Amino acid sequence: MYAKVIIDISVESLDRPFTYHIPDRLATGCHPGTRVTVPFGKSNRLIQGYILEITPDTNITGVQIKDITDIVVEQHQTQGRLIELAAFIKEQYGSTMNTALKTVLPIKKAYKPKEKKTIKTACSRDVLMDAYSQAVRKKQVAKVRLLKELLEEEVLDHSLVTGKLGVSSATLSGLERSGIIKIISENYFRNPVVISKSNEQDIELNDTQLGILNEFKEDLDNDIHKTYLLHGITGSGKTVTYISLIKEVVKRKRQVVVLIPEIALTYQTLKRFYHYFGERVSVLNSSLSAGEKYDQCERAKKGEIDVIIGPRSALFTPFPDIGLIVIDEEHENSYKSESMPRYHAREVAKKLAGLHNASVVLGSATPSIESYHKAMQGEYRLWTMDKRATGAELSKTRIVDMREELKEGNKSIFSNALKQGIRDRLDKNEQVMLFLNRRGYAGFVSCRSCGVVMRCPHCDVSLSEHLSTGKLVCHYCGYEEKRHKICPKCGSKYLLGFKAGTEQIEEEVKKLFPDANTSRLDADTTRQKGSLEKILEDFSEKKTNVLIGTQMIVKGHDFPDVTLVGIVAADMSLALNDYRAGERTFQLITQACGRAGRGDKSGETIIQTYQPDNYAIVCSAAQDYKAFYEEEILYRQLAGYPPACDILAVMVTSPDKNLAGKTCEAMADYIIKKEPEAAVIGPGKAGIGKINDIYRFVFYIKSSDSKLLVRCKDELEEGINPLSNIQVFFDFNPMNPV
DNA sequence: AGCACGCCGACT
DNA sequence: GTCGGCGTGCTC
Repeated sequence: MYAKVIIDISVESLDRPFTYHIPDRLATGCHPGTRVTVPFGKSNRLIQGYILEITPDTNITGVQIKDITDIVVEQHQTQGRLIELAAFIKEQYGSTMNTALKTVLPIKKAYKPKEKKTIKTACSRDVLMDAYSQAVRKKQVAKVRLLKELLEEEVLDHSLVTGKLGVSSATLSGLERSGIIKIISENYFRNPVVISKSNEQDIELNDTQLGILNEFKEDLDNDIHKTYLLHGITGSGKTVTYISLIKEVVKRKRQVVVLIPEIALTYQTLKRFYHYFGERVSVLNSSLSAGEKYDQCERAKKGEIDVIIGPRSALFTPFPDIGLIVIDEEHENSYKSESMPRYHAREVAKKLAGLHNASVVLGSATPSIESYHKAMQGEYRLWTMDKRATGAELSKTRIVDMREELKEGNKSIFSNALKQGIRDRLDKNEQVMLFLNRRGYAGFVSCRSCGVVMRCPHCDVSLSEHLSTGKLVCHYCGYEEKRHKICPKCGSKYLLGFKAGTEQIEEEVKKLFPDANTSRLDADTTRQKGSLEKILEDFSEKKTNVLIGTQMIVKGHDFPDVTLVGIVAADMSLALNDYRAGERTFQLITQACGRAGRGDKSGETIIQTYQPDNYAIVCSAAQDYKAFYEEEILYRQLAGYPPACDILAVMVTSPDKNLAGKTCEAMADYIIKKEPEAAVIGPGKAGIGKINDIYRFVFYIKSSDSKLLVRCKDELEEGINPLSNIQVFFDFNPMNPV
């Protein structure tokens, strides 16, 4: 028997399996996922690796196949579970085991940066000069490079020396032996922010919340673990409920993973968790260095942490015994990975919970149609919280038909009602939020005279204007060019940057209300670190009174003095060519409504739209999720979209346009022949037909049986071995149309 | 990453 | 010639 062993996932060139022979004495202990020691390289140095796969024979020729030396006994099974999870991701979402392992396992590389190595001069300047001139004379180029650098700077970074200067470790140790330099490795400690736990105090729960807690406790006592969907309107106290559930699990000596969308991972949110769990809670976010992340994993393994909070990757915290996984704002798009493997945290969480025999709690004010559907089918237990915890009233909502406004001669982007509303709030010293539900990209540039749009020469997208640098930038490949003075096509001087929508709104507000203090929150104004916090702080301290923004302003933060929320163009997100357009619109409007009147003053929301009859708008204005769901699920069933059907997107990319197209076609045909049950759509050019000079073609397979789609994926992986300059990607239930 | 191998200039 | 250092390439 032979085993395919993955050696080390930290180095690109070793990122492939190596085949080893399994000696008889180890035959019973070797399984996929088992950690083993193997001899590696010419010197047969012993290193550790994971078994990916066991095969009865091997087609490796020309090289000697070595024996596995030994099996490494795991201190816990945690690693084994994570490897099983990686196998699930590989199978479900289509990736190599290597990439799946990379996403799942804590980065081994982080062992190194824990010891920060530096190179230091260990002799007098004269000796150093001598050594330098000697090296020059002897033409020892590597030494010269290093010593020259050391003459200027006494201490150098180890990674700089080995990386940029290209000095080998042999040279370094030679110099150390002769006493010229010293290699210092010092441990530096990494402390993530820890807020001390304040005095234990009981959470006060209302009746609904208590009911939920009691049911959960009963299930725990009976060792019943299921998936619960907590549908709670904004302000109904979802976080307190989570905390009470988490406490129960922690009491039973099991660990909890709390997933939160990255943008909602604010100090405010964390403080509430620290408050109850003190230093037994830890955070994982993108601002943490690889080393810090690694430290968190070590702490988790050792049992020093009960609760981890983080984005979707927090799922892979190596806890010994997970009892509960909470996914807050479960409808959020950010739970779907946008890079390979394109897994969905919700699905992976359910799998992980299964491996640990743990419960899952999904929470949202606007659950995803998929989850709510499962709840309706009885697959999830549905919990509903439809009252605000403070007893505050929901804000009043009002739909304004912009077509009527236009008929009455109002060409402004604001309806009369919204104008009056803003005037009124400014007079009362209250605050206003204006919301534009459009992705916050900076505007493109086009020629007024001939209409040509500045496009990226390498990608199938238009270039964005960066206000700070005055350059045109491609968001996909990073291509940059100077802003043109004249149109490259017709020579006209009238090149116009289309302003990001929020900018336009701000100008309009300033024009109409010179006394307003506005601030803008979008991708453009928050590019600098800390500027987001500053803008929010100014607003919260009432230094500004009109906040204009995109998605970003509808999440989190409570501003008690905001009594008016204006949704400037509610149907903007409906125009998207995507079956989720309605769902997204509903979610955004509902969340925006939730921002108004969170204090003791009552709030109002004005929804401006050209489609006042659209059910996504009507239902969100009425704050009626159930009605929206009923309507939306009918549409999904009729049109065959998730959750009624599952969709597998197969993308074929190649620098050779023709080849990519042909291969894509061939693959689609292959499926049509092999799986007549599956519905194939396409193939055709992808939504963005070219990125970085690589052409993209796509086709979709639709089926109500998700297993069939996995089978299609397997068949494509096996049946077609693409040429070297072709790559094939799979995306299961894509979130953004590809 | 780490290690061996082969090449090349310097020195006895 | 041989010694020591440097760059390259491979690892089942």
